[in-house]
Amino acid sequence: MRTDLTQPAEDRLRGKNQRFTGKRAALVEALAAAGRPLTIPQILELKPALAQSSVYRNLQILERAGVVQRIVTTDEHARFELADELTGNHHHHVVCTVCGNVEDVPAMDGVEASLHAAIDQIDRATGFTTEQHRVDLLGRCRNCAKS
Amino acid sequence: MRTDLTQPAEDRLRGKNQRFTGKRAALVEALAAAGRPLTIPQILELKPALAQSSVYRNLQILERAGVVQRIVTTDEHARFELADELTGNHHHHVVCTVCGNVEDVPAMDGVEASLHAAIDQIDRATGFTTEQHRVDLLGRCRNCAKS
DNA sequence: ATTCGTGCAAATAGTTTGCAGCAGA
DNA sequence: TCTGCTGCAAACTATTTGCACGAAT
Repeated sequence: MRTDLTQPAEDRLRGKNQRFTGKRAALVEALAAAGRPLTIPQILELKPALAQSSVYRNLQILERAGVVQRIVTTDEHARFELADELTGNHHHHVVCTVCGNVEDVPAMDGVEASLHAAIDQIDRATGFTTEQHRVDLLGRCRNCAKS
Repeated sequence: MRTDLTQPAEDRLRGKNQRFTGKRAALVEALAAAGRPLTIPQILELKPALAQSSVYRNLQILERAGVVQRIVTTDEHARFELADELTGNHHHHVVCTVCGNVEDVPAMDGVEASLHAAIDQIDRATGFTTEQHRVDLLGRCRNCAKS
């Protein structure tokens, strides 16, 4: 489970004529260690050596290189995680509407299968070309359980 | 199909001790007519009589009253649509990653069924309480088809 | 009369960007 | 050496808010 993502990340950056610097490696490392989407404040807390503006800039570059994925939930900050395509780990999200935290949940076969069937049908009917999907569960996490 | 949503919207506002003013009715009307999530600039274009700050404020109030739902996709503006619960029309979204447009697609039975099964399992395993889910298809709309 | 809604303009907050210096190839 | 990365501070932009006035109950 502990595959090293450094090399594929570096390859993708080089493919876009970008350097794989220490700061960028630190971002990949932080996201890999977290195992869930992080906001920029969370990243800065984990890696205080990083400058905020560079984090924004590097995450944008990493996103364009296909290394990370930006996700938006409902609260103020965007969140970032390693791209499914990089980790080979397709998953969905569980979003707490109270504290804002986001956790990964593995994609479940039944859902994926019926979703792909539905996508085929929708694409055929509408002329849309689906490239990606996202499934989010919204509710309350254990800590924020209904009062 | 053309049920009047004015009355239920008004009831919900009154339930929260809010008034159902002309401006608020105009918002509900615009969203009902659109049949898809709109950004605030889009709303202002449709209803030029509305002041931007009041639109922001009223959509917030309508959201808290359960009349509208705010959705965030990837691009800069949030989008608003009538709440599923109000229209009785559970649906998902198709999001064009090029032009940003969002369209509704009816929820499909197969997907809903397998999703509910998965949600039960996840909630039981994690202690999370799912209250709502969203499914988005990301890709290119007919107009923005791959170059 | 009193409470609440509205519009304007100013404030806020997340994110982006210009620029000068530093580092990797 | 040359191109691109970094940090700082300033700019930008979606959204929120204070305030004075007008409308609904």
